[in-house]
This record gives sequence, C-alpha cells and structure tokens, in this order.
Amino acid sequence: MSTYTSGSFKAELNEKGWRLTPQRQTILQVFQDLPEGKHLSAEELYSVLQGQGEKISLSTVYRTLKLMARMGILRELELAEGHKHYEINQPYPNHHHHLVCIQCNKTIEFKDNSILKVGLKQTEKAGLHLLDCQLTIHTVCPEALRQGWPSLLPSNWSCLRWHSLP
Amino acid sequence: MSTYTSGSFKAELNEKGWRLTPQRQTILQVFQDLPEGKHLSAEELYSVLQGQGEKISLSTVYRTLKLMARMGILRELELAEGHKHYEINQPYPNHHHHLVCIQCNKTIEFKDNSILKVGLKQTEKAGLHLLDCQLTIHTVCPEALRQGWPSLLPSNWSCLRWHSLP
DNA sequence: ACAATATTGCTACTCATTTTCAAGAACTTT
DNA sequence: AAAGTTCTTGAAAATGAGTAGCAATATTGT
Repeated sequence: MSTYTSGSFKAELNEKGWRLTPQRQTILQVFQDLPEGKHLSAEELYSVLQGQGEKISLSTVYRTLKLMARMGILRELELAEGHKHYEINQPYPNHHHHLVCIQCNKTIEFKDNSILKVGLKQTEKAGLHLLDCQLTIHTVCPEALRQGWPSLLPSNWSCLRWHSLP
Repeated sequence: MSTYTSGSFKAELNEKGWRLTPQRQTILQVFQDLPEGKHLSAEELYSVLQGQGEKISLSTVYRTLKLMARMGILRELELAEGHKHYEINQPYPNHHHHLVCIQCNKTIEFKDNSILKVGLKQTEKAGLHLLDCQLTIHTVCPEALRQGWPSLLPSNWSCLRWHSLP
C-alpha cells in the first residue's frame, strides 16, 4: 500500500472518477524515489520536476499534491515554515513524527507508535474518525542557542514553560 | 507563570529591550479572559478588540501575537485551517493537544502528558532544546462521514493507512 | 473512434501575514 | 522632570502561498 504501480494508482483514481495523467504519474514517481524521511514543498517539487526536464505547471503541482493528500497517498505536514510539505504516507508501522528547529528549519523524523495509540484513543473517545496524527516538536538547535537565542527572535515559536518537569 | 500582572509583563518585556504599551496590555488581557481551551486567530482577536471598542490596528495585532508567542506567553497552533491560532501557553501540567475535524474545523482539546515525555526524550536524543510539542489529530466528524466523505474532498487532509492496527 | 467530462497551463486573484515609513509613545539619562 | 533615544503604532503597499476561471487538450467509458 505504500508503493503504487501505475496500475494500482490508475485504479484508485478511476474509482473516484479521476484520471491518470502523465503529470500525476511523474509526481508520484518523484515521491516514491525520494529517500526515507525526505519531504517536499510545492515549490521544491516544482524545482525537482524542472530539473528533470519535466514541464508541469505550478498549478498542476499544487492540484496534484492536494489530490494525492486527499487520496491518502501523501501526508501533508505543517512544519512551521509557513508552507506545507508533503511526503509519502507510510502506513502504521512506519508512521513517524517530526522534530523541527524553528531557527534553521532542519527536521528530524522519529518513530513512536505510542503516539498513534493516543490518537486512536482520543479519536474514539470523541466519536470521530481518525485520518492522521502528527506530533510536531518545536526545538532550537545548539547553533541557534550559541547565536544568542532567544534574543534573536528568528521566526515563530512558543517556549514551553514548566511548573515542574514531568 | 501562566498569569501575568501588568508588572511582570512589563518586566519581561523590558528585560529584552521591548516596551509595555496599552495595546500589548489589552491583548494579553483578552487572552487571559478567554475560557479554557479557547484560541483565537489574528482576525478573530481583531474582531474581539473592535467589539470592546479598542482601536488597535490589525498590523499591531499580528505583531503582538508574534511577539508574545516568541516570549512564550502564547502558543501558536497550526490547526489546518490555513491560518494560525493562538492561546495562552499553559505550562506542563496543563499542557494539551488538539483533535481537529478537517471538514468543519471544530477542535477538541485533550491532555496527555505522555506526549510531552516523548517530546522530551526525542529532543534530548537529538541534542536539541525543546520549545513546544503539539500532537494534532486530524479527523472527520460523523456528519462529514454521513455527507459522503471522502468523495466530497472538502479541504486538505491525509488518510491514515494501516498495515495492521497497533 | 466518439462523446462526455476531467485536467492542464495560463493568468488573474484571494487571503493571511509582513514590510515600509512617518508620527507618536515609552524608557533612560541627565 | 525634561530631553534624547529608540521602540511602537497605524495606514497603506507589498509579499507569497495557494486558488479559481477559462479555453485548449487529454483521458475515459461506450
């Protein structure tokens, strides 16, 4: 389910009345060729495509990303950079979460299946249907600290304040 | 630490070379008067202020929200509606997370301190400094399901796919 | 192949948020 | 307490991610 052949991709599209186009195939391929843990923004994907000599318009890139996220093929990430990132949506045992440095935007992914359990529990308790759950950990990296954080006030964040450590 | 007097607010501002202004005081007050679990977007805050007869410009609203998030007074939430929301940043024992219906945008908050433990563990492991961690659970509510989701394709989401349930 | 309709690539547009800049307001220093 | 310095404000213009409208084109079901 995490890898699509052009056949299964077409089948899933057609099932909903959508069509398989070369553009959609190419974009899916880009994501499937991406190394583990790598995610792309719309603009980044557009650059990659241009680098490959593909001439797919930016509108199509945006539309395809949205469609594939809706289909559950891609996961849409909000990582605090002011624009979305997309990655192949890995099912349960490979489901992962992100640490982000809000200064340099570097991200690290990690797996922790207890998160998904919490997601399931809370969703069930609320009588809702689970789509995705994302633990995003906002951090600053050592370099940022050395550069005098937080007096630099780079971009958006919130400091965790503690009454007592857990 | 979760409630500020105008004195402690001023002290924290001045410590960093910033100034206490009536606008900043008023905005802090609005958040402190907000019921538990309520969060506001910039536009919403602007409306609240107008309703109170305060004439604070939208630019100042945006600037103040960003500043207070940077100070750690507010927490900045990315809840999938395409714009940010802010809430008073409750320290550890009151730290909470959100369930969001990606169809109607209704949010429910819940507490689960195991999340923060995961955040601490991962941050330490990566040698970073923890600022905040937010578990955002994307869901659809029963009404959305009844209305034929996901053929409606309302807005952005990703479907969780499972190899096997955890 | 044909008809029906989904998709593409333009361009123009929206909407949240940021920037610019001159005027006004807070601290700091006498 | 007045003066000087520098931060803030408000208004308007600018930015930037993402969307919508539309004519031309491509895919699908028959």
